[in-house]
Amino acid sequence: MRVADKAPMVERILNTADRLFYQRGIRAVGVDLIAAEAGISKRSLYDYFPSKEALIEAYLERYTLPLPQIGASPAAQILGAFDRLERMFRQDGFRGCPLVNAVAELGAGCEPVRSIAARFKEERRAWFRARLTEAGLVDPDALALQLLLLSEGAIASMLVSGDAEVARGARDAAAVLLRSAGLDA
Amino acid sequence: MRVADKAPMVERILNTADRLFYQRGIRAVGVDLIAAEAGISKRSLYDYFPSKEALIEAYLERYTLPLPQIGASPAAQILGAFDRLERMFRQDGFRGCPLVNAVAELGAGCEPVRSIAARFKEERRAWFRARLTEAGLVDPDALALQLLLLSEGAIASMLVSGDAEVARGARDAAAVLLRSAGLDA
DNA sequence: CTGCCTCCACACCGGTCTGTGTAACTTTAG
DNA sequence: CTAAAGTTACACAGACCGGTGTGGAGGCAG
Repeated sequence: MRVADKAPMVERILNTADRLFYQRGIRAVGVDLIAAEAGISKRSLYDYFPSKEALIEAYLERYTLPLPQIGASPAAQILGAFDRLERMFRQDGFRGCPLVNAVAELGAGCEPVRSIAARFKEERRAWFRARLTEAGLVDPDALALQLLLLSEGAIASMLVSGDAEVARGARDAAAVLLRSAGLDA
Repeated sequence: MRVADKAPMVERILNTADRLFYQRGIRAVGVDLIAAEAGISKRSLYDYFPSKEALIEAYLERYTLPLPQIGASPAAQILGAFDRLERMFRQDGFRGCPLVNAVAELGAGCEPVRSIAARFKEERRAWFRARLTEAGLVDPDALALQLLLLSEGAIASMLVSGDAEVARGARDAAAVLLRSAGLDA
């Protein structure tokens, strides 16, 4: 197999790992199972990833992709992000944020994972900040953090309670904070 | 050993399990290690807890204790809860909420754990609601949820970023929401 | 001292884990 | 066709898992 053919196989392995890791937890899923579900032998899987840890990190890295941009007012984009959250909540198999879950599960002593998750959350916060700057806010830092806290809180609450309505609560709170900062949707 | 002497030993086991489970993750800690660190044999540990799962549930159950009441205005009590959060964040070894972490780690198919965590969060939300009712709010439900989301978000963000300042951000957001509902500290 | 009861150290069970070694099979290239 | 390369199934190593069984050490009552 040529190198050019490796990428799709890597993708297939990562799709399988994603599904299993996210649904059952990272430590609960063995390499044998991932290989079997991906339709390759364990021996071949270790040709693509040198260790389970490398596979875990690749699985988490995939989530650090930028959010889509919708052509609307900044405040509407922000509230739209909470609507998107609610749609995610209502999808079957939602089980919280994979990155937060990984940090929670792997615990102390797994610094690479924490670092990937921190980078991801910083990106999300920067997205809020960029929207607020677009809207003309001169000091968007504090508000961007607060919006991030609302979405993180909604994700954690949804994971525990299973009630997708929490997204609506987060959206309403975000609207109050935005209005209090002088922004209207 | 008489039955009356059992309680302290159970407490010691739970203290040990708490430290290890919370710091390293539940699946990462074996029963052997808990017994050794608690200073008893594994055989004796199984006299106090019939299985590891029972130990896990007892470990989580301990967190469902009521919050302390401080004699201050309701709004001040609520903001004080966020100050308390910040003090928790600054303690060594803070690793997020044990109940959320357990749900994140054990994943689907571990309903008892999810149920304990949901009960805990509902208690927290009820605490906020009670303070808001004290303050004269006629419909405290939505705001109580939003305050809970802020604290949950702060906990998750602290776990990932390690920056205790997020508690301040949550507190500030809570103050804005309270003021917007007509309450002042 | 004797009998009893509790607890411990230790070994063990079957199972699972990550990771590797190997030999047979299939595919591809020349 | 032949040779090389890639992939497979399979077994294995070494470690750990949850849980149990056992023999013996220690305290205590009579």
